[in-house]
Amino acid sequence: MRRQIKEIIESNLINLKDKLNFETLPDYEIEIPGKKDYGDFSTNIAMLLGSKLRKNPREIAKIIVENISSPFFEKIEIAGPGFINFFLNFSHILEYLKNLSGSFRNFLEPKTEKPKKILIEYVSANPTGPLHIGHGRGATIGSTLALILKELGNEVIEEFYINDAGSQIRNLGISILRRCRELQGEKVEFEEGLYLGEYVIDLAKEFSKENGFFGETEENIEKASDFGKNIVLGWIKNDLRDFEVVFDNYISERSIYNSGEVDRTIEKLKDKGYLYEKDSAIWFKSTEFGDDKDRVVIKENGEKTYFASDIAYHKNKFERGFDYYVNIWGADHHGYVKRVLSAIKALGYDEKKLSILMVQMVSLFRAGRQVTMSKRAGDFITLREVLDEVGKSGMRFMFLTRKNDSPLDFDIELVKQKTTDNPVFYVQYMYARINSVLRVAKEKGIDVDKIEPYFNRLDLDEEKELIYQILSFPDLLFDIAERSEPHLLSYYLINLAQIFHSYYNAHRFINEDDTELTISRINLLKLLKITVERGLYLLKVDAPEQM
RNA sequence: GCGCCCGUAGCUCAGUAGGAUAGAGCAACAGACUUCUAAUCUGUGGGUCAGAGGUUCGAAUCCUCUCGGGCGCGCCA
Repeated sequence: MRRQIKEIIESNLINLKDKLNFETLPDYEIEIPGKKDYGDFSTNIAMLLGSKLRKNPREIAKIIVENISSPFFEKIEIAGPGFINFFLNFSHILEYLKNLSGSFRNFLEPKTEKPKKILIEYVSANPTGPLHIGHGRGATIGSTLALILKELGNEVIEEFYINDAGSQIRNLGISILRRCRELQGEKVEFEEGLYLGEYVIDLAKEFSKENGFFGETEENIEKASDFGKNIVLGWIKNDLRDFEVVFDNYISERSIYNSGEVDRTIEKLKDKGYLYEKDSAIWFKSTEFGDDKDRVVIKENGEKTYFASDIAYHKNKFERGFDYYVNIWGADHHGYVKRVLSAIKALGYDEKKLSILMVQMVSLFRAGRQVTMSKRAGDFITLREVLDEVGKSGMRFMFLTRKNDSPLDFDIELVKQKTTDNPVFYVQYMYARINSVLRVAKEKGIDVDKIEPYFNRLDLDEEKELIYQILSFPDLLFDIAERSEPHLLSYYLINLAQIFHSYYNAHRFINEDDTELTISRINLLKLLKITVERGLYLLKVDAPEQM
């Protein structure tokens, strides 16, 4: 809808370029005003042009308005300091809707004019333990964003980076060996850095079935590490799959080492003069690119740091030639952003092509009381446990009712609740109700699937609002893609549900003494149903026909 | 100490690429089921947008400072 209005304005504005004497249009907005008196849509273009051209905005608005003619608008007004307010011609909108209804699904699946190749990397959890609830949030945001970008016609690759090369994996191996010895009756200690979670005992039981000696030799540690990693990775993939998150690629840090890419990357940085030696370690001059301090890439003992392989990984990404890269990281990694961007710049790539989304912490609650978690002590609630208890839909929806950079309190009892407190039910209930009305209509002999697209009898405020919201759906998808804010979709659906439930309570869809009205409303419901379906599909949340 | 994020109604939060009188839900109170699902709806009350300056036609939104909270500041990953 907004795009249509923009098109109308701009196609009419071309003629005015010389008259108003401007080169390029400012970044103006089309918005839905909060107040009915200000029309159905409104734009600030005249005020922006005004300050740019140092002319009275109202004069400019006047010239613009005089030059716009379109059957979409009943009237166009100039208000306040220079707002242009558009009042839609509702009968023309109904006509528009009628023409649209045959291809309505296509309308809800708009395609971008310039498809891009996008790489989106998310979750990327260490394969040293099961996923926890915070990973679920990242997984939801990433998968929803990826799906929306894909549906807009972009070529999207979803990727999971496996940190399987460093000391954490080694510590997992050691932890398994210790637990094995413990299972044999030996008394063992666990120093800092080892994994204490109960799942390690399960891993140890499995491991000891196939192996007999648990001395911490390099060979055994590697064996146990590999064994543990593979099983844990299996858990992770399994959890993600049940969460409807499927990656195109799993890229292992170790494979980047083995291919020699880490060494080649370090060589390249060295050739460019961005490395130096200090305290017998090799440092990268990230301060030259805006970082607070320089960072080590090769340790005193000759091992490469995690950062070194991460640079190589990002080089690898850029070499694959995407137009745009998205990383979704937990907020505890924010200190890492600058150094990665520094490295990308140092390698000669355009760091603006990479955007890093920070996802804030999730605190788990049960009926208002916080559930304490400590990863070190192995005392944490896994994604699997919560998923089994509350289900995929509730979790995914809840994760998207906050913007990604605000912390989220996740209350298990709330997500299980079947009331308005729980937004997913509110939205799903709308869907169930729509289906219920359509069912009853069929029972009463209305051939819902085949009725002609007739909307003429719609004129209530609720109906107008629903129509404008439905017609705004494509705008919403572009907004989400542009701003990387998938939570806007949940808010859209909640808002839609509000309008719908209110409408539902105040009016009847099926009016046996007024066929035309009934058909008009059933037609609207059909479009609404498809819209809600589409929204829930993009969120990967179930759309139940009955509740 | 430095860096990032946050501070909006009693509570949980939207709104932040500057826009017109700041919005929802919950909680509180008062109402609506012989009618398409009351898992819903209607109404009432509730605000110094943490505070102070600044930028301008206009600031919750941008800038500076102060206060409060979270997270990070390894040759861990």
